[in-house]
Amino acid sequence: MRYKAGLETRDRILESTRAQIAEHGLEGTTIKNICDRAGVLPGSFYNLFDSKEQAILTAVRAAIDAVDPDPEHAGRDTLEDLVNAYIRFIEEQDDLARVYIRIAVASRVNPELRGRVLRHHEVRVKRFAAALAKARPDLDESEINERAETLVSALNGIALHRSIDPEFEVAGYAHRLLQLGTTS
Amino acid sequence: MRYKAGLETRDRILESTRAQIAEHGLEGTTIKNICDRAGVLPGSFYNLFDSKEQAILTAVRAAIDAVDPDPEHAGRDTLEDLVNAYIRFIEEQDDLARVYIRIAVASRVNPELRGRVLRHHEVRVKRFAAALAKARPDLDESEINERAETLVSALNGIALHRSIDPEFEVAGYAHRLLQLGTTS
DNA sequence: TCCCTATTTGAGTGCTCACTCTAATTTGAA
DNA sequence: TTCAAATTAGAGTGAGCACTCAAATAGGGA
Repeated sequence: MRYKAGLETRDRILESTRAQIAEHGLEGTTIKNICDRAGVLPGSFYNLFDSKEQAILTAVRAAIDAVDPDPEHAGRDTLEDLVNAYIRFIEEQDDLARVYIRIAVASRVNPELRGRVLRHHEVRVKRFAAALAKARPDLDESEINERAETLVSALNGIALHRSIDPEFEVAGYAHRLLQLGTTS
Repeated sequence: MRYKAGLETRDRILESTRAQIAEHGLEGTTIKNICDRAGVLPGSFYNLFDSKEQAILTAVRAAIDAVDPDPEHAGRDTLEDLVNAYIRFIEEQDDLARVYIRIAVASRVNPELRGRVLRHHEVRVKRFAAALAKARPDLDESEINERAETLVSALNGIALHRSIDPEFEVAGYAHRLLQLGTTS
């Protein structure tokens, strides 16, 4: 993969992989579907990827990374910033958001994936907890953590429903969940 | 299917189908896996079911029905009753709860399934809204509906996370979400 | 007990799966 | 312009898929 053509083909394959996972899940994604959508033959696919698994894991990593577009900002954003960033992810990166949900659901039976998902969740809850602690310094640590954990999981429920119903008004419902942090 | 043996085999196949969907998703479930776990050969499977799809849809229906164990009670239970019933479902009917989440995720690309899921969701939100309206007669209808919608989706987020992490303390987090209805 | 039918057996069918291989083509540095 | 390496083409491999079927077995009403 040193020529422009190879890089472009790689991009098309990854875009296609994302779409297939979003539509058919990790278990229902096939090389043939990936290749057909990418306009590529199996030989090209295996010239660029070692296996189907490798392509899927690459797409998986991209989806998890996309949830938090700016990890450097940790500690500097408000709870509302974090919620708004997630709303934007869900609404504007449709396929990646669906991949994100598919990963969560499928992770249970794949130890490596499961570890990655649980680690990601933990980091995310910490990030939310830090923002909440700034807004509500009166609350004790365990209260902060429980609220953050509830909020993160609940937001994922919003994302799950939106992945079924594109009319679902993500922003409104997500902002309602903010109460969970801000009210006493 | 008129003899006892046939009924027992059918039950074993459905239990196995549930387990396979919970573990591998609708797309990753195979006849071989179903049959192996049920201790049955393909011929027996096809003596009792027309197709893999039929067995899966039967398990799907059971999972959706199990979420609301007592639909006759509509209008007579409090919001807390409803939340507690869902907590019980998630904690005590592990496989069915995972099937329930798998259905939601997979429904997007299957029109029949999608219709069923969206209808189910609508009924469920109505049920929660009715309970909330009783507890908070001061709120107007659209406020009630939005709170119910948020609560139902958020609870599904709790179920989703619990399907990955069996240690997740469903009851505590679910009760926190009750605030969404009860606080002003 | 008989005998029709439900049930089970297990090999077999055609198809699709992930993946491989060789040969043809394209690329771009020298 | 040359040429080694990158890329693509596309047929092929063995395994596993959903599903079938004819024959063997087991069940229970008469």
